[in-house]
Amino acid sequence: MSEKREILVVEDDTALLPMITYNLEKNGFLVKEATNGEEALLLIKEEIPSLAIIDWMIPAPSGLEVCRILRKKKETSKLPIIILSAKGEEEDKVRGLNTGADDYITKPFSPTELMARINSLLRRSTSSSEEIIEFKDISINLNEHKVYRKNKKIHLGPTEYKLLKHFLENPGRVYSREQLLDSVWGHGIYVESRTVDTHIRRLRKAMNVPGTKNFIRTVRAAGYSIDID
Amino acid sequence: MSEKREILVVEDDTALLPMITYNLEKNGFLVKEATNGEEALLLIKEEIPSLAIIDWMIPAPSGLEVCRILRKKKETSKLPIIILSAKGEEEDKVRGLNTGADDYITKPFSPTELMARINSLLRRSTSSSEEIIEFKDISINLNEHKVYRKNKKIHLGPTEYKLLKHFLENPGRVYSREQLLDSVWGHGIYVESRTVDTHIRRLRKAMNVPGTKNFIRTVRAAGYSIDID
DNA sequence: GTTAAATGTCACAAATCTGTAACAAAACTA
DNA sequence: TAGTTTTGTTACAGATTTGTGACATTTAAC
Repeated sequence: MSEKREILVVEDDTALLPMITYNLEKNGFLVKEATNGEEALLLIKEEIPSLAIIDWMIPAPSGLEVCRILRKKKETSKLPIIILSAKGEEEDKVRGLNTGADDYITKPFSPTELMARINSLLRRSTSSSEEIIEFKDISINLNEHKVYRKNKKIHLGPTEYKLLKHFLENPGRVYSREQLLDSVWGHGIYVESRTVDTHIRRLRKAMNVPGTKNFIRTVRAAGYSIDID
Repeated sequence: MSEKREILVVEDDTALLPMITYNLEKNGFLVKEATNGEEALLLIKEEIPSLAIIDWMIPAPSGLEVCRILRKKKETSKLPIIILSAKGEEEDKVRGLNTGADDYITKPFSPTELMARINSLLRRSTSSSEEIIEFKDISINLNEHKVYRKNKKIHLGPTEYKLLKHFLENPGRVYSREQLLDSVWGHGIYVESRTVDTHIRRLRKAMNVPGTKNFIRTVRAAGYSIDID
């Protein structure tokens, strides 16, 4: 599949963590690791993953607390979470308490089981009208507002994001600055047409991953377009 | 575009090919089959399909090479292409998309998945209305502001572009320098009428692809026109 | 309230285009 | 053919358009 899937694993057991990571990466996931709750929250603030696997017993804010915090924030309120717990620990409590976790797994568990749970959750969370635009080595996940080039994540400001999206909806088509102002900035909003240049510049810069070349063509006296050659 | 839904399948696996064909036909497509790259190119030259499904590992020119060749030709530069690959490595995928493939499917795949990808691509490719002016070996894509002669891309400055476009809108018609100044440069803009000569010269030069001859006729004491003979 | 991120403008540099003039070549005229 | 007119060709300086980095202001995040 062409879909970008990123998973955060929060686990303080230094023997278990690499194992989980290994299995996830083998299955094509991009993995971020944290060993305590604080670290986890930082990473999530930075970038919201597609799914989080959190151990119940971690230092600092516990898995449960992390869970609660995540649920409170709008951005992460729907983030699929899997809680890991040791057998005999407070299994029922985890399940019974309404922590907001979407699933929980009892240690020890098999890689197969883990993958099954993950896939199940992801299917559920992304099945609702997943929209991805791809063009050459660029891809945009419209649901998550994430942009990738050559499988590397790109951070774009809102305007650059809209610009790129607009270009990709008609690859190759040339848009004048006025047209772009109209469709990206919005009808009736007046800004200098040269502002477009600056944002084009920013978009180019942001998308400039090593090993790629400028993908926006400028058509003198006409405007800009995606380079489709 | 018409509702002619024709798909070319290039696959050397004699077990897989009939399966794909069967599924496509069941969905109302007209299927053409090829088992190697050469055959595929011949079929495409004969008749450009609405979409091509090409296996990565085929004899003669590989899937990617075929892809590249198709992208270079103007007639097929926008033909939607799906690459099939047995290796599921990320690297291959990137390479596939870089080469110009529009989508990429890893074997094994389900008929459902295949159909989903096909429909998605067809929807995309038929939605953008193309404005193209063609005359002999010259063609202008108005949306993309691109000019070709003998399938070679030509770079023109703004004035030359407008000049050419103006000529092609009435092939054969003779325009005086004054008329050209009026319609290409614009009403009320005063420049020496001999400026037209210079731009005609530049246009001729730019369009002078090897194996072609001067396509602008000068009509002494009257003006210029496209040569329609 | 402090920090950070995003936005719109501007000024200057770099790239490209344009109009002209001057001369060469070709076409026409007598 | 010589002379005249028209067009081809080239070079170049000035004009336009675009690239780029910096800055102040606004907006959002925490």
